[in-house]
Amino acid sequence: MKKTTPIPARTIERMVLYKRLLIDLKSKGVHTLFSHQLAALAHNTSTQVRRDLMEIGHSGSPRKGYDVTELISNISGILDGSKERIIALVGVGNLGRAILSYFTYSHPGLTIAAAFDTDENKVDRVISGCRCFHMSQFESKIAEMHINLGIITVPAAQAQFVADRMVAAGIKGILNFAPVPLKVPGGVFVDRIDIASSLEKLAYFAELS
Amino acid sequence: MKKTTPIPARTIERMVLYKRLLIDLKSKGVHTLFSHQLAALAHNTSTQVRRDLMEIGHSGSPRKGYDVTELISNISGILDGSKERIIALVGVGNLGRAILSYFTYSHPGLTIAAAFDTDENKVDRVISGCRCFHMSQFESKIAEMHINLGIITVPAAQAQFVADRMVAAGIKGILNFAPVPLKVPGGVFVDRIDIASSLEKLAYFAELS
DNA sequence: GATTATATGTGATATATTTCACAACAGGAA
DNA sequence: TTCCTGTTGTGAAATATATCACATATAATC
Repeated sequence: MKKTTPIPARTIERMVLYKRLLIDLKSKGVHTLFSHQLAALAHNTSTQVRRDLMEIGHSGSPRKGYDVTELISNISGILDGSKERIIALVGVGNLGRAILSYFTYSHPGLTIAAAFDTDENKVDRVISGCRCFHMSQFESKIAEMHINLGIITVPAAQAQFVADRMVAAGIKGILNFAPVPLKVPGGVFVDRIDIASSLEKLAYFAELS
Repeated sequence: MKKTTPIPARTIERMVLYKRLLIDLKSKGVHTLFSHQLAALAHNTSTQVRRDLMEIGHSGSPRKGYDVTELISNISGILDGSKERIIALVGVGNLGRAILSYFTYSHPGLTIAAAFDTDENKVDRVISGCRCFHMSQFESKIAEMHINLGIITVPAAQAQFVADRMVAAGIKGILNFAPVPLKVPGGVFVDRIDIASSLEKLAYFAELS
């Protein structure tokens, strides 16, 4: 029996957080916890937590709460799908390098397998722990390494071009740091992280006080 | 009298995007446009655009559409509040430096005035175009420079401590790159950018195909 | 074993956000 | 001027998301 309704994006985001918090708790020797405890850590309500767990069909015990190990395993079962997730990063500028070095030193399950750029000074070297190739090798490396996710850290003007090549190469998910919306065909999921935009939003809402 | 209901966060996010797109259009000599044209660029619907503009009380003409200059000015009036927005960044690691260099070369209205770290090798130098101070000078520099927004790019373990100091120093908005939810008193706005989390979400939704 | 106190799981409800559908309108054409 | 076309502005409906409220369950205690 599978899930009939797809799990909402908001729920998935919280699930990722729960998983991280739970792994941390487990490492501290916590074996069991209540919805209101997880809620306090995740900074939301116990009802929200229970609703979310209901979404993935996880059950706890009214008096003992939830088993941490079992819950981690259930959440992971949802988040870590069937396929291996192998990532390519395009654009080895400041931000690209920062992300590379963030992910090279241990990040279980998420591996940036290759980086790409057009700058000859960066190509064919190991930068921030990741092998960097020229864009001319993009398609062949994607296929060879079974890469299915992409990170775009190129300037805005080139982002769509890179996205198009990613899509053509069969990549199914793109994380876009360039401050432009990308046009992709259905079946490809795009998420955007826009630092300048976040700061503007911040400025707006901070203004209130 | 202006807005009775606060403008929703989602609308503000789109507004930031509209503004950027419009400024770009203006520089290309476009003087007027229809809601469906802006929608195409922003990757949403004409109704959504009109609703958003209604939110800020902007009016267009049924047959001529919206005046680009006037619209930019109206959106800016909403987004750029009354106070100057001056930003401090704490944590001059890879990500911190990437953000600093991203913002030093031209970003109108958003200035990172100072960076802070505890590493003696970074302190009292100009890094990626921004002056870096020791954390011991944090409170005095915040006051002196009238800083009201903060960016946290320290490891998770130190994020709450930094946030507490920011709040105590009077900062009203925090952009948090550390993968932990921050606890702050009401009146302080926090936004989180969690790259690992975004990748996990990406992996989940890309899995579908 | 019965009682009790405290959590869970969830239908119902409330709120937030988006989309629909269409009346009102403005400019160009005849 | 009057008609026609294509767009705006927005009430109403639909959808998505979060919260409430409570019946149900279970471990600990007596």
